[in-house]
Amino acid sequence: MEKTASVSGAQTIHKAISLLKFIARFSGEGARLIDLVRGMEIGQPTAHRLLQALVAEGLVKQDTSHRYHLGSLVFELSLTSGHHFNLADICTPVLKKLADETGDTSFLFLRSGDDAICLAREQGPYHIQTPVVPVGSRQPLGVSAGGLAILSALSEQEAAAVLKAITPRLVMFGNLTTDRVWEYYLKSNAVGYAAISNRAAPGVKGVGVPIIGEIGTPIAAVTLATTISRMTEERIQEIIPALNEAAEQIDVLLRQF
Amino acid sequence: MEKTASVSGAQTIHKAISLLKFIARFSGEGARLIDLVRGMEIGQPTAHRLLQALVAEGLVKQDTSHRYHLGSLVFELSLTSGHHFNLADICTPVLKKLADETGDTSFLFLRSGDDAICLAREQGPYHIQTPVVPVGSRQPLGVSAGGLAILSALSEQEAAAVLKAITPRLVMFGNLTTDRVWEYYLKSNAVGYAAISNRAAPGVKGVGVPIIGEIGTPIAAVTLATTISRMTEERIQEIIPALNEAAEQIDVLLRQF
DNA sequence: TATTAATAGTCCATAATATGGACTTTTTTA
DNA sequence: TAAAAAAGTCCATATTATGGACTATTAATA
Repeated sequence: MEKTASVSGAQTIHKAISLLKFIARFSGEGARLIDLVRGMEIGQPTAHRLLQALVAEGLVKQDTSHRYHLGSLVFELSLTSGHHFNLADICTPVLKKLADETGDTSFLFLRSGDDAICLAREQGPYHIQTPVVPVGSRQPLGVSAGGLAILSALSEQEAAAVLKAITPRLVMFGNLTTDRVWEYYLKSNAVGYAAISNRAAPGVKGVGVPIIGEIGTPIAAVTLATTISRMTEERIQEIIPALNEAAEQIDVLLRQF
Repeated sequence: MEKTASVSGAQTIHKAISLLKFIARFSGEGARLIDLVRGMEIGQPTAHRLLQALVAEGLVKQDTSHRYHLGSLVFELSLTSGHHFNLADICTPVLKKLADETGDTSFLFLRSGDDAICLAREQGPYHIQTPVVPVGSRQPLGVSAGGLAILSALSEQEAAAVLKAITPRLVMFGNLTTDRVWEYYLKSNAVGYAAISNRAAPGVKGVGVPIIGEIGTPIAAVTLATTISRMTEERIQEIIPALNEAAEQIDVLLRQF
């Protein structure tokens, strides 16, 4: 995970950005100084000084209980880049291929904190299509197959923090409960993919796999949806390789961009 | 603009992040090494070395013509932070107040590269409401009052680059032309706010002002919309102070988060 | 396409900066 | 309230970044 890259003559930058990436893994609770010092190869005074510098620049924010979070500058920088939009364009061929090969409707979900956003969608040639999630819509992680795939790629600690945060909104999705989502989380991790019946559209079932970014945290998910009767256990086993291949391709596209 | 902050003992980080912020201002074309060296107080070998370090980390990307752009790590980090979502929540009271005070429908737009996304919307007490842009929808910069406000806050060079990029999509918005949008751009800069009739909803007119972030580039816009007959020149002059106040409040909220 | 100008990339002795041991202060836990 | 843990600070020293001067590459011009 830790790249030994580090261009000669800029070790400080390597350390500072490693801190940034490590903080990103504590989404929600935030990271304490000691968490960072223990998790990385860095001295405590050095970490403290670099963090203060990052805070002064706005890349990192420190809350009242001394915990470190990503700062608003990260958000602001990402807005000028337009990556969000381009990602949908770039991934469309992959989604189209996936839909064509399986016959069903394919989706790309993007993580946004405790939520998953449907970024793109493509319909396949099968005579029943289930475009159940509109492009641009947002649901808590764990609700749809895409959100569940992303949630399942988080550590138990992180997933628990997400679940806690989204609990008040879960009731709006077919009376989902925290316990139920936790069951799905465990099952997804056991079988290696996320499968779930759509709460808003009865009779529809989705299957998804996460896309893991450079930091090591899940950043997106690819899913396929069709009717429950069509999405049998047997068929899931057939389409999982196609899903994994699509996820791999999108991962490559992401790194290039 | 250039903060002299710089925590003692981390000047390198200050320089590296200043580079990052400066690169963000060249969205589209990308920045050449010499652009950065001339625009900042930094030596050329130093800039080169720091940039290579940032590229190695993924925060910056260098294209085939040696130009520097923000890298995919910026995008990836922003996904784990969930700032996008929280922003809408945080700004709702400001939008509600604006709608209540003016009677009309208020909107918050967020920049996303060459596009503006409607992030939040609030209706006022007046008996005619014009909720013409749905939350979550996206249009090229320059099409709606929000997009035009953001576009108008860009330099002529940047705005021209954006216009070039969105040209193919403009026809979908009431046969808008590049020339027409450029006229609007110039007029908005002359009068200090963006006013435009909605192309998709005839009879509706919007007025907006941009929100400038820490980097110095526009990151969002607040707008008000109502019927053309109600949105007279005289009335625009009355509501501009309210819009500016709302923009200022949102700016403060953004910096806190 | 040859020539020139401009930009990008590299090297290394020196100057400047980051480092970490040891410390104090603050916060959390028992 | 006491004890433990974490956060924050200081400074002499070792490590790292710096910028002048260079070469290599790319773009502009004739």
